[in-house]
Amino acid sequence: MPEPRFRRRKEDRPQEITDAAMAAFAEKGYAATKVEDVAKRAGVSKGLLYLYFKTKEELFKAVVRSFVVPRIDELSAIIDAHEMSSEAFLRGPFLDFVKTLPGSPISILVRLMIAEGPKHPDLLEWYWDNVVSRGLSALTVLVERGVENGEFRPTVVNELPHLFVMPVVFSVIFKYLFEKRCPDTDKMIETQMDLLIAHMKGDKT
Amino acid sequence: MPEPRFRRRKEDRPQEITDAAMAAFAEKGYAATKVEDVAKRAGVSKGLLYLYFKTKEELFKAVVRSFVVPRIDELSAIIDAHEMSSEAFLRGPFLDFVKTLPGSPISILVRLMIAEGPKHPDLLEWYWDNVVSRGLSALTVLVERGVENGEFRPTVVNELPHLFVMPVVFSVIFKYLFEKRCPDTDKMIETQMDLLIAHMKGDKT
DNA sequence: TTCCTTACTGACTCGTAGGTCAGTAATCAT
DNA sequence: ATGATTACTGACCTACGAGTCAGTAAGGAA
Repeated sequence: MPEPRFRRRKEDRPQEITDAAMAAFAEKGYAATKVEDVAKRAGVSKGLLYLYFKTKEELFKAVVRSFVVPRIDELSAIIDAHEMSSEAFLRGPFLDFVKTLPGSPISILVRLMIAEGPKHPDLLEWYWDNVVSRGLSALTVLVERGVENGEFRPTVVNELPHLFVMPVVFSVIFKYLFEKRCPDTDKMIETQMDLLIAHMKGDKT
Repeated sequence: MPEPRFRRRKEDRPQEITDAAMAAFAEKGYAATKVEDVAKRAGVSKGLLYLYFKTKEELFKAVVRSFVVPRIDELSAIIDAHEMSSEAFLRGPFLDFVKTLPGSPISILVRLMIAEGPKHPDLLEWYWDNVVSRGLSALTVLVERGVENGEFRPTVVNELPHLFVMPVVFSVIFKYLFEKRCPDTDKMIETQMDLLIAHMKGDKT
């Protein structure tokens, strides 16, 4: 009795395909990646891929969602669990989380979003609502709580939580383009945090 | 005697074509732009375009170079001309120059470099040598001169001039992706400059 | 064992876009 | 004028990759 030529595994296929697609997109970018190659990587025929994902674009969107959601959940959990002062939280768990990003698959996603985002407005919309907006709000709350505590002064940073994320985005891009000449991203992220906290506390640094 | 169907204008064609290509790339991105459309925009046949640029990739590289070089020259001129303290220069001409970037065609180029850069390593090399490296060096010199003057303390910023450019790159990306929800980029750039100078001077802010 | 459902295959179509080239006409030299 | 040069045209070629579908075989039910 011969090995069957394939197994039917309806449950696992989508995940396997999005994983393969992620790897392919990471290497070549969206446009240069052939659907057939994704299928090959996933150990599946092109036809099957099209059974689970109507178009290449749908596949791309699914990839983004499937990689972002877990990280969001992770961050939410950290935020919900903490009972610290704002400064301690920013310098501790938040900094730790953020420092992992430039080396993680998330950085690939950021690149893909920059390269392909504007061609998929509904995806951008989703990304804004579920990632960016929520992240910025969380930061704002954190800073405001710090002000109420008397830890921080009210400053322009209250309206510009972007300043906390800036170095992450910058690092991702820089590392991607100039891998070899990239400065120590951890140091950059930490320094920026020092600057911001010193500013909010009105300290000399 | 009828109008001639075309004029021979060998000198002007390359510039006209790169301008057209820039506009097209800005709208659709590199991959989605058809060479024929670029030719149409430039008022020229596809065949002629291929006479001046061997491949689509060569065209892309030419576009990048033709748009970056003038801005480099501009910045060099500003730097050479000044006779100010480091702080005055950073807060004055440098800040002014940098604030123009997020709204200029340069921002399109940054996006293109991120999206397409790694597929053209020699272009990236050129970009590093002629833009990034030179810019960072200029900033380092400026900061070091400030330290020698006694304007600034020596700090970690000496080795991380990147912190000055961070908000520009971030603004460009953010504005591109989330146009509508983008915060005031000028304010972000100015705030970052305030943070850095306060830090280097050891002031309270 | 037999039959039915459906997860899966792979050869096919077809539009598209990068690149070519034989020919045409603008310009210049004589 | 006349011919030589070459900037320029546009129809053509070809590769390639997204998406389709008729058929195949795995796995469960009876």
